[in-house]
Amino acid sequence: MRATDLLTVGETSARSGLPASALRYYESQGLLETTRTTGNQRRYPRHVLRRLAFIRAAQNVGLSLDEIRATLARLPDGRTPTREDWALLSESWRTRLDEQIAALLKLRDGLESCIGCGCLSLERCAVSNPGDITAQRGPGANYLPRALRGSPPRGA
Amino acid sequence: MRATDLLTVGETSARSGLPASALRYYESQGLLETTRTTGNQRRYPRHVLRRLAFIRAAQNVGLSLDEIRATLARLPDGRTPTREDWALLSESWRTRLDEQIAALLKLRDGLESCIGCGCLSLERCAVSNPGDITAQRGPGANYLPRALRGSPPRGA
DNA sequence: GTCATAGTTAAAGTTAACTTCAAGTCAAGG
DNA sequence: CCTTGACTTGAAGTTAACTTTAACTATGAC
Repeated sequence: MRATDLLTVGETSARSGLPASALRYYESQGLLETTRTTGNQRRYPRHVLRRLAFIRAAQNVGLSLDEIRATLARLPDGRTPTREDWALLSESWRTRLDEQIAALLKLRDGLESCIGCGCLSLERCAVSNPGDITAQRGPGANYLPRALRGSPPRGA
Repeated sequence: MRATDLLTVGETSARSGLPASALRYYESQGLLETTRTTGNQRRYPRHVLRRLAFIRAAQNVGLSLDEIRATLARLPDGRTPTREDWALLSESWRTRLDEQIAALLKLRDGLESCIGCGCLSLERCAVSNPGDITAQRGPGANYLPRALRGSPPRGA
């Protein structure tokens, strides 16, 4: 491999830990750009690894690929986040994580107060019906990850 | 409606807040049992509401319907959980919630330490690669809800 | 030049938890 | 008896984030 500073799919996959199919998928979703060899094979610039790290971090915080694409697209030049971009973005992520944690704590505390009482009630029990989480539902944006929402993930 | 102590689908839906289609789906998945009228319409015993509350609570804690079915099936007679059952189950749920909370806290703290440093690295960054969450993956049981796992939800 | 290894594509499959649809049946008030 | 609203079924559709498959092509070491 002539060290041209460009990575093949296989190399990128190995270094990022992501399967090649995921890399191709990300590209198809507009999250990644690549150059091609004359033979139509992908070649990734080295900074794609940083971009992939960013994507993974965002996923861990609970963002969907759609949201991640939108976030990346808002950066000038479609560049991979710099230190300053990162500082800004991570601030909003912290908020998001705080909300998720708060929701789980509420759920756990509701559970504590239910233990032994067997109160499970559709209207009143904090565990079967955590009002403040459920209230997040609706047509608008929903920033809680699926697993933390008031209702289960629904197909449609 | 002759108050026969049995509820129609519509009534059960209204009282539980769940769409009738969800009730039928739960039944098809073995989570619910119903009796039928001579005309083949479903009639739910009143305690189905409690069972539905239980299902919803379990979902909020992060259990899949499969796990919930298994849990309910382990109760003698396939009965809806009593106060004692509930106390036992909620204890294991608490553990689960504690784990989820711990995972999120770890992620948030990793984020804190990253702010401003722009360190996003595939190998070292706690946010892009939270080792202890990722370590939970693998062939065995995985008790973290999807949104909190080291890798994104995968189709296959 | 040969050949194994690595890469390419489009299309279909996967999973959970439901929803939607089409086409037809039941219940009950008037 | 009739009509309307509620109910029935099975099959297909939905979403996200990928994976798998099939059939084919490029790369590069020897």
